Amino acid sequence: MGSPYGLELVDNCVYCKLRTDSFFCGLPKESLDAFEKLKFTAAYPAGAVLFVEGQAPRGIYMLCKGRVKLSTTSADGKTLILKIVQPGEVLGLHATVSNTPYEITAETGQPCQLNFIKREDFLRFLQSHGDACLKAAQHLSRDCQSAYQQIRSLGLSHSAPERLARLLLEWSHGEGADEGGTRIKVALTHEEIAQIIGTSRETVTRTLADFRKKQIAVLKGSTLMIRNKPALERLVGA
Amino acid sequence: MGSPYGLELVDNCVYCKLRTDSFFCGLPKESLDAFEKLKFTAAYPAGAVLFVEGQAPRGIYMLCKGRVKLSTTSADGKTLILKIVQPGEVLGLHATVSNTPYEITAETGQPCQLNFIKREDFLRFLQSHGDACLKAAQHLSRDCQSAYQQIRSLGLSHSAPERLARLLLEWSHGEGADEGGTRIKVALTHEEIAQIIGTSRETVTRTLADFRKKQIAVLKGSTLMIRNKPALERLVGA
DNA sequence: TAGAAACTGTGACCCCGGTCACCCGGCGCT
DNA sequence: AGCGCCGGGTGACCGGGGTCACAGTTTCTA
Repeated sequence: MGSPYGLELVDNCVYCKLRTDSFFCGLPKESLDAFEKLKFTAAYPAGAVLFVEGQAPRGIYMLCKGRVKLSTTSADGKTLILKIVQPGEVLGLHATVSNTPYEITAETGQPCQLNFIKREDFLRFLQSHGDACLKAAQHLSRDCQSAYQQIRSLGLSHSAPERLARLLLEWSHGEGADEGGTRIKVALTHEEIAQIIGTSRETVTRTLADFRKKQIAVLKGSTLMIRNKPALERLVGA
Repeated sequence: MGSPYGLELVDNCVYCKLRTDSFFCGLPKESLDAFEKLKFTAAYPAGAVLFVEGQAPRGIYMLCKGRVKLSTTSADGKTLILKIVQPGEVLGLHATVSNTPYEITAETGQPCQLNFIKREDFLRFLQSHGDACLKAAQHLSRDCQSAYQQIRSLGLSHSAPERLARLLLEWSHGEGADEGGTRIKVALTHEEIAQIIGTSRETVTRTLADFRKKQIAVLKGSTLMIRNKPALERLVGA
């Protein structure tokens, strides 16, 4: 196989180190072996589209390496980003489980490795492995939660600075701070940030400039530096 | 038991007519009998609060009769309604499955009958009944879908008339039309409609007045009359 | 390494809709 | 009857932020 798109492939789920903290975490070896037999591993370049909203579900994708962008687009071309998916998560689960069209679009943001499992295979797998089915339910409930989060953010925090502040805080979650603040890597353009919080690119630029002026946070290149977390928390009204 | 709060109680799930088209639809009798043993049936008056966001999950509620309002509230008192739940649906599933706090608040909108199942009992039930677990996953995936719907509506349709139009269309789904339009019962105040589409009460009033003037739709009392569906569809840009 | 393409930064304009203020009509109370 | 309360209807105001336009900068690509 080599290293397509500059990726080192992981080729066995049983020994994958993600196993400890992700979807199949804690599954008995037996279930994992069954899973292993069904999967198709593939590598994708940056910018590849895995599925598009409206398509009939083909199956699930499990992300091993890279980042995937989940988004939805309106008839007039506006795009909203729902989530940036991290390795260990599963894509297309709801559509596959309920056999309804994918309602979101998944696009790789960088070279990625994914395992694909066909719909029928996956459903059969869930039916015969109760423990995996429970995991799937848990995964779905986490998806629901993050969706509800976003609904709160879009529906209740009407001002753009507030929503941006909320996003920055979310990113800073679980990151260590040194003197001078929290340093975070974000590989997103202003445009994409705008699409996450439902505003325009210009507003993101302006608001970030404002945050910089007020010494709250500085985004330079792909490094975000949070200098005054309490100020952010005050902005979101918590 | 009699008829508390003016309700005729349904007391056996096996013979409940909801069975054909809701959560436990198609479950084998055996699973249903097991379910039957775990449930606690209770009746609630209008305005009762079943659970509040932030509480640790106690278990799931399955709605037999009545309507339940799911909402979330921000620190500064603004409320957003996520969903009006119909009989046959299950409440509190994600919190219970993933053992995280309820992230929404559930309040009865009218006298209701619900079956409650304790968290541990329910989880054990799912573990031993793979078919029910799959149903639960399907239910969760439907919740996700409706959440994504709402995200689209809040994040992509920036104008209030557009969001209102989308809501009316959603309500008219699957309702029969006679000459003169589709007639729908809605037991919501303008205030509540505003909280669903994330706008202010005044804007709802004004927009409805506008729809009336343009012969698009008329809301009088609790009866909504949709006169010009294509116009609504044009408004949402479909 | 030039040129293109994508991204960032900023000013000007202006419209949507949030907010406040007030009135009206219906309904339950005492 | 009189009163309070809730829901609906409407005018006036004004500020946030969407949109357009363009300049400057960084990053791909040939």
